[in-house]
Amino acid sequence: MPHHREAVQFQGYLKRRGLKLTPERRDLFEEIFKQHEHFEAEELLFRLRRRGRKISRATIYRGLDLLVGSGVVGRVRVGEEGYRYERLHSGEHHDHLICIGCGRIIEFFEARIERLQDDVCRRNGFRAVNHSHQIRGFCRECRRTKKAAGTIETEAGA
Amino acid sequence: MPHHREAVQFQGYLKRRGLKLTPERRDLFEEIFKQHEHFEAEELLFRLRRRGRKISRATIYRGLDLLVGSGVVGRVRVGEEGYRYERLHSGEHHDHLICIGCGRIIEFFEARIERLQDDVCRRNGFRAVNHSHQIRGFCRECRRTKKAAGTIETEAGA
DNA sequence: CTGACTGCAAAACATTTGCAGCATA
DNA sequence: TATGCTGCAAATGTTTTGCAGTCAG
Repeated sequence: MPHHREAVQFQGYLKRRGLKLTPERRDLFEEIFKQHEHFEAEELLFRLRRRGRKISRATIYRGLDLLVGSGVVGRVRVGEEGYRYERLHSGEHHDHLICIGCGRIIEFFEARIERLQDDVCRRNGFRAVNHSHQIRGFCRECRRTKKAAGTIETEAGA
Repeated sequence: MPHHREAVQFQGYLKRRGLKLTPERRDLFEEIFKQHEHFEAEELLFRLRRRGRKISRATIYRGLDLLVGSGVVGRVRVGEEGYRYERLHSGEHHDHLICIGCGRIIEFFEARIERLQDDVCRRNGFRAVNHSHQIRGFCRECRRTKKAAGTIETEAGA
């Protein structure tokens, strides 16, 4: 059984609060940790159904809440609508480059930025709990393909 | 008439595309630039109605799109749901510290972070269009008030 | 056994859209 | 006068919830 660490973390989370590890939750966990780094709720429903697992949309959402609560999955607001979820490899943290051309998500980690964030918080008497740092633009691929890519979000864009 | 610069920018935007400056759009602009740095769509509806302006929800949303398009207002995804809007003081850019205790939003700008972001993009062959950088946690006030503040989003939180 | 879980369908939200009449440039 | 605009109400899309039956521990 791969992803042992995350499985244990999730199971512990459930057990500690008297919640149950049902087949549906197992399937959900498995599907997520099978390979997918980033995904959406609807996508999971689709994948699971295609694999012949029967599970309802409501159960997906309820299960995702637990996975997020347990810390093995993260919920990110990316772009314009809905949520996007991602596997969290215990303790690790990263931020995102999001391609508005093709939707690709590139992860990055820059320790110096993290350090400067701490400075900012300290200067403002702020105690950080978490942060999200997203840079939106065009990835290498999309820059090559669609040449005029840079001209889309103009007129005094942020 | 205050906020001349932004008003001109917005009017120019409308004129350039053959759109009209209606009383509703005037009211909307005025309400936003009256004082409010950060606000939500529903809030504007409420404020305008209270001031006796008649305007529909649909018109608020349509108007906000234009204000965002013209660059005088920014749309941010903050926290968990819906959008939040903010006035943009021409050309200026900033990021946010968001208090999860009281909802307060503190703006910050750290040139060194901006520079490091550019590095990250360069290393990834990415052309940035915009970015959002939010740090969530507890502001000075809330840290003083609710002592155990740090213990809320635990269990391997990001 | 019992409290938690599931699917379903309905509800809830925030935002968008079609349409018919209205008003700005 | 001709486009664009407005309000309304209905539509949308995503996430949540009530409920009655089911199941894990």
